[in-house]
Amino acid sequence: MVRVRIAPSPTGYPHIGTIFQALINYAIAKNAKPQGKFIVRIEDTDRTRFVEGAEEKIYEALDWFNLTEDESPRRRREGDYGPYRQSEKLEIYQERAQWLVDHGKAYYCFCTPEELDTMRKKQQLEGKSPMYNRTCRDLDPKKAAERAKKEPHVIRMRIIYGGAILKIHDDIRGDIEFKKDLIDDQVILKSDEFPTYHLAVVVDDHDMKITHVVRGEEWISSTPKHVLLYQYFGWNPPSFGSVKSGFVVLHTPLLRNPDGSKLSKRHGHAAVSWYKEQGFLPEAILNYLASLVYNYPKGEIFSLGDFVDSFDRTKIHSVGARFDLTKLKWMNGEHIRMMDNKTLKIALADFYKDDLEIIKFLESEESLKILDLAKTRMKTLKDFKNLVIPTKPELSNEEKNVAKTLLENFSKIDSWTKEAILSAMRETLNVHKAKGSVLYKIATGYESGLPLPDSLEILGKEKAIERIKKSSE
RNA sequence: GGCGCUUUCGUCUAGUGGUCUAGGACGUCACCUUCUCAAGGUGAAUAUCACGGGUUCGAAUCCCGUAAGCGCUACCA
Repeated sequence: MVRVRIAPSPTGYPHIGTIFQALINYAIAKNAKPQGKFIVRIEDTDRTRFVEGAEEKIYEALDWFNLTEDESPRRRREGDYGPYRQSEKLEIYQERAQWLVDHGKAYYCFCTPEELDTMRKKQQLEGKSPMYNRTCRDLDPKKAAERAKKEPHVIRMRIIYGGAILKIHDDIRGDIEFKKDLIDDQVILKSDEFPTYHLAVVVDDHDMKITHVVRGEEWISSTPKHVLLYQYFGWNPPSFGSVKSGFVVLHTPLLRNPDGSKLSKRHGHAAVSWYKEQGFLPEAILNYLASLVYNYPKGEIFSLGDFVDSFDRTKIHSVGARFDLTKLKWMNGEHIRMMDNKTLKIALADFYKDDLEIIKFLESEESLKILDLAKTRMKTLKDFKNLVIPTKPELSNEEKNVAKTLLENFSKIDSWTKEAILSAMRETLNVHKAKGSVLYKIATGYESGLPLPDSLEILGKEKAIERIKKSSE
């Protein structure tokens, strides 16, 4: 059975890149026959960057996008492969690291951060690749073990030569070759006895029976270390079911800023919460993210279900796409138009839950009819407010005269229908040789908006006249 | 600097040797519709397929170089 995972770190707010990874992994799991498992593992091994509450925020984000996981710290079941929080299985990592030391695949290192720092600076000055200079690699094992009992130390993996080239197979990039003598003796257990990513990812993927390693492109360079660790432990690496190829991974492209750099905080669009605040729909965001990584054959607009059904992991793009908010907005508008009014109403009520004016409006009977008019004019939920809540305009004397005429014509109407309202509007415009936008300014405070005949009919004659009187004072 | 990945309209892409004088989507512009603004419809402009060499009767597509962008180069993930 297919088992895939995302492994976010609780180091801050949920990142849109995490959702991007979740979407791809989710699609791989759910597209498989039989359906696979989508797992969330919490990588909280960096205590200096740990943020209280960040883990819950990750779940909230996944739920908002409807990318609900099958296994995770919060939904453990009997027979699962936990713990799913790395801080809860420290002893296991320590044992495994010790095993590597005992079998000569890893060693204690007593070099201090300062020593390492000066070493690296020197290497850079000499134009060499900064790599650990292996001072502690050949210490006497027994003596080193004694020292380790009382001195602060780390454990490093020993890169063992033999075959100069290490080859991995990336499912979308093909074979990638690395020269072994350029692989660093990586720290696998830190001095605080927490594992680094490299040890933890290999141990966990193995323990959790992960079948497909799918992760961001930034991990390509460290994949050889992971291959070696699998070999050292004598484990079969995840291989997409094809045993003969050895370690097979799939590195997805990175999301980019509009200038081409890795999507970052600086552009402000990295946080999931930002999209929510701006009134984007989760299904539209997923649609957009999916379109960056996969070419949906039947058009631009599709649902999560459509995507999952048609998804083909071998057709994942290899190019890191720039985030285009304009296109996302267009898609969001398309998704708003596809929603039925009741669903849209629920989404709006949630988005404006702290805005009493809008909530009151949504509770009114006429709001459903208004939604039909508003739908084609919204790109985001945020656009809704200005469409339905008028503001007081600053009218010129000329415009005040138009308002006066409009009022007179409106008050003459006996049967308040949109046809009657429209002809009163036309007459007013005729008298003053004015453009339609003036009437919108008078009635709503904005030069454009929902069709006046329709919205004023729904409003009712009394309220409509009252509103126009107010704005032309 | 070293290693790796990537490279088709402004952006996202289709394209796996002839059907490509390169198709679609967003954006832009024009027109239609029209009480405003949208939505919708129709149409237009925008790519010497990063560059330079090969291979071939024929290359966006295969090969080799170069360049640029990005990633990694931590006791962060």
